[in-house]
Formats: sequence, structure tokens, C-alpha cells
Amino acid sequence: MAEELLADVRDNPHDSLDMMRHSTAHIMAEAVVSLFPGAKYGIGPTIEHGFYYDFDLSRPLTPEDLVAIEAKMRESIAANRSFSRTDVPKLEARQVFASQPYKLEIIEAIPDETVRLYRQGDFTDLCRGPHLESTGQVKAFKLLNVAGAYWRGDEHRPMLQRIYGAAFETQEELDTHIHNIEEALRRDHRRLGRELGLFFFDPIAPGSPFFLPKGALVYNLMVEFMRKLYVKYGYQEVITPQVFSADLWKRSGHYDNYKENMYFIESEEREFGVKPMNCPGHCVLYSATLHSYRELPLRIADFGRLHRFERSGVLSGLTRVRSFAQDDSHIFCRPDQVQEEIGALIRMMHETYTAFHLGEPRFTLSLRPDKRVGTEESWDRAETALRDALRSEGITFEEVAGEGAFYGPKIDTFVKDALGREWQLNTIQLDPNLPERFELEYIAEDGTQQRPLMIHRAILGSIERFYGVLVEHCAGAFPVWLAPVQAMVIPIADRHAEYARAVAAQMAAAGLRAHVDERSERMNAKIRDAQNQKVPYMLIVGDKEAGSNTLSVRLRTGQEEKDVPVAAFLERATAAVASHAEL
RNA sequence: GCCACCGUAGCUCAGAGGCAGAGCAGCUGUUUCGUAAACAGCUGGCCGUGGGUUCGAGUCCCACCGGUGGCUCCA
Repeated sequence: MAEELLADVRDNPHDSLDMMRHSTAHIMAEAVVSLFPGAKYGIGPTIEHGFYYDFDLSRPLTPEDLVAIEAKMRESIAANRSFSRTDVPKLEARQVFASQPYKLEIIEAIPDETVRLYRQGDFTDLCRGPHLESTGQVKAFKLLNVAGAYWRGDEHRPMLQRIYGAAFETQEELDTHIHNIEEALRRDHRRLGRELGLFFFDPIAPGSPFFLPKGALVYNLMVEFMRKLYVKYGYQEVITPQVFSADLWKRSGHYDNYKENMYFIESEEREFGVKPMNCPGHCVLYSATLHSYRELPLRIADFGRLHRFERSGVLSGLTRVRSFAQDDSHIFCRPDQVQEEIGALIRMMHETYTAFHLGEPRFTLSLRPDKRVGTEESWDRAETALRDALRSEGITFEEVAGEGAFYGPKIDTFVKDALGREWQLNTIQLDPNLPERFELEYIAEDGTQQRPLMIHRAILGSIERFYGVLVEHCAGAFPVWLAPVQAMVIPIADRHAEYARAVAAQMAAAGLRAHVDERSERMNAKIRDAQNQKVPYMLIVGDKEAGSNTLSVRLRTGQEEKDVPVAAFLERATAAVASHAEL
């Protein structure tokens, strides 16, 4: 076996960090194999912040095992073993990995005649590289957790144990990363939802949130915001049934393609399905009347409740639920109206994300998949319309080949939650398929019957999911217009309660949500509680304020402003609400 | 659904075969206070559910339900 030692390329810091992470994964595999003789190992790539490696072991790993593995890894690092690289013929590689079925499978999948091996000490792995020169170059790492993962991501194949680890150039960066994880847990929407009295879950209805009064208030404010945009952008809201005969789902194609995600009911010997989406119902609504080309585009909005059966293991707070509503809408239009509609949609999205202080989500444009219906020309037209609309609105986006729906391309937006998991917020899809299935028509200028196109679109997407992401994004400190309690009036002593109530009444008259904290507590405790509830404005009133019709304003940032006339504060607060300002 | 872990007071958690615990919250008093926790007392439990082992089970075993982190899935 011809061995050569070489230093792999390390042109930029990113590559070298990646290389270090990957080498750390090898060192972990070395440790696992030495601690668990007979261990079979799968793959061990780098990921954001670190690496993982999958193992097939005789027993489940415990947290103590992780400690032992980590200790073994530090031994290897202290020994500073060099990584050596060898290219060998496949035949030889098969002998090296004779007892490693997963590696043999990978070898078979490699088209080349030779494969590359990396070795440190007694441990050899099949790997493309590159790697560090030696184990001693690993800087800061920590093993984090164990999780199950199917071999090759296939649920019909064995489940391996995946160990996740973090690795960085410096201990400080690693410490920061671990601190970030803890911080993220602190702003987890499930925790904040309970602490702020917004919503909760009960095993009596898995995956289905209960929104408490404060939480429902915020929910309804979100809906109200969308309703205002609907007026501005020419949408018409409708209310449609919750439960439909299975005939509808057969016609729409959901019965064949989405059945396992739906709830069915039998009643009077007929089968009914609870709606998981609004589109088929909207097609029924469209075809209930005759339409002229003059009516198009027809924008139908619906906040109807949707139910989707999700497998128990995938449920997660508000971000993955079984019961939710969307700010859903279907736009029926002529082909020549598509681009303009998409442009308006993007402007609408922009306006929304600004008001919610969400920042720009990540946009993708999903193009034609292999399995598709329709002509190449219609796909060209549809993709171009979406692409041009995104460009002309100045959106940066990534094109993803093959990810479109079988009937049309789509634009998706994504945001990350506190734990860095990315969630799809919404989707804009061009759909000629449903109008076809439901034989939708409009009367064209020349009197002929034509088929409209349908655009499925939501901006918030699932309101529940959006809510969860928003709570985490602002760590529970909603922009004033969304805050369930906008101002807490805090009387210093009981004798100030009357003035406090008068102030709160003025706020209420101005349309603000203000409360008076009349509990027999010290002012400090009231301030603390209001701070913890992330109330935007705390209005402290004592002898001084009551005597001069003023307020001492404390913002939730801790900033204080004294001797503020009540009228001046009202003006400031109502302006902040109207402009959707943060504070 | 799969793998691992976790379910004890409203919340956060301790208790690991031998009397069910703490802090916060809640309730009742006292306190009337100037920018992030006043003081005292009291209440609160089918230890997720069902079975088993044992003289004895929050504690050990099995099943189920729910949750968490992944995996798979996600028009």
C-alpha cells in the first residue's frame, strides 16, 4: 500500500474550519470504534457549527458514553497522530472494510476505479478529504447529543445512532456557540407562550394549541392586519365549509395524493373529509357563478381552519401543528395577469415583513420537476413570470431546480426559529391543474369560454407557525401595535389609583390597550412584572404626576422619561401603533 | 411512524425501594413604598395512565399516552 503524506489545501479560513470539523468527526469515529469493538460506522459529514457521525452499535449510547468518547478523543488529539492519505483500488478497499457493510455500500456507489482512504493511528476511514495534517490541530470541540437517523435517510433501512458535535477554531467561539444555544432555549416560543400567558398545549388535543385571551388578541391583530391589506390590494374574503364530501377530494386529487394527511368522518353512510386546504372549496365557490374576463383577477381570501394529520413525532409547538389557519387566498386570473399579480404579492409580503419587524426571509424560486404536466412553453412562461416579478421587486432569491410542484413553479420564503431550524413560511404557486380538474371557466372578450389560472398564495402562511416564529424573533417583546398590553399604569401607592385609572381610561379612549396594576405590591415589583411581561410602556404615577397631569414613562428597554404630559404620551403611543413601530 | 431521553403542586425542579419536598405563582393578613422581587401565615399531589415484581413502588419491570431532540415526512 503506497502511502503519501500531504498537507491538504487550506486556502481560506472557511475551508480550514470545515476541514477541522471533518477531521474531528474522524477522531470521534476512532474513539467510538476503540470503545465499542465491532462498531460499524456510516457517514460523518460537517454541518453548520460542527459535525456528526452515524454508528451502528450493539447498545444505545448514554450521556456517560459521550463523556467517555470525548475523553478518548482528547487522548487522540494529545497523541497528535498524523492523518495519512492513500488512494487504493476498490478491490483493496473492500478488503480493508470487509467488516464494515456501510462502507462497502458506499464503495460500490463510487464510480471511480480507486477510492481514497484516510488513516490516523489504527483507524482507517473511507473519505474524500481533505483533512488536517494531524489530530493535534483540532482546536475546540464538544459532543452535544445523540439522535436516531436512518441509514441513507431511508426509513426502511436500519436506524443508526448519530452523535452530534460542535467544533470551532477557538474555545471562545465554542463557548459563544454553547451560550447561543442556551439563549435560544430562553426565547423558545413554547416557553415564552406559557410565561407570557399567550397559549398552551394539552395532551387532550395533541398538536392543537389553546390560545389564551392575550394570545388570541395577538392572533386576531395579525388577522386584522391582513384584512387591512386585503382592502388595499383588492381581495374579497369568503367563508367556506369545514367538512366536505369525499367526492370533492377525489376530484381535486387530494384523495389520491394527500389522504394520509387528512381526517375523515363517516356520516349517514357517506364519507366526508375535513379540509386540509382551502383550494378545492374555492374552486367550488368560483364555479358557482359565471365569470367575465372583466372580473379577473378575482382574489378570494379565507382564514378557514385547516386540519392536517401530522405524524406524532413531527409535532413541534406552534411551528408544526395539526390544526391551524392560513391567511390563505386564491387568485383566479388570465395568463397575461400573472406577472403583475406576483409583483403585487411581493410588495404585499414586503409590507407585511416590515410591519412585523421580521427582516427579510430567504426566498427561493422552485423550477420544473422531472415529473410534471404541461408543455415546455407553458413552463417557460410561468417560470419567467415569477423570475421577472422577483427581480423587478428587487428580491434576492435562489433558484432551485426540480423543486416545483408537478403542475407549476413556486416561490417559497423561509425563516429560522430560535434554535436555527428553518421553517417555510409560505408559498406562492402557479396552478393550471385545479382549474382543469374543476373545469373552471370565464367568458373572454370575444365571447369564448377560457380557462383561468389559479395562484395559491399566503403571506403569513400558517398563522400559527408565523406566530411561533414571530414570538421567537422578538423574544416575546412584540412591536407596540401587537403587544397584548401596550401600557401598564403603575400607581406608586393606593392613593394614586384614581389618577392611574383616569390615565388608563384616556388611553382606552385613544384605542390603546392599557391596564392599571392596582395590586398591593411595591412599585418595584410591579415594574419587574411588567418588564417580564415585555409591556412596551410602563407609566409610573405618584404624587408628582397626579398633581401635574403627567406621567413618568419607562420603556421596556429600561429607558426613562419623566414629566411627560399625558397628551404628549398619547400622541407618541398612537403614532407608534399607526406606523407599526417597534416601540 | 422510527431511535434516544423525559413526564412529581399552576410553573421550574429535588427526591432513585421505607412519612410527598423546595422556590416561584395562588390565597389571607400586615405594609403604601419613586424605576427589575416588602414581610408573615395558609392552601395546593391518583408522582402521566394501566398492569406487574415486592411485606412495601415517584423509585424496579412491561405496555400505552404525552412531550423534547433528531430521522423520515411535509401540493
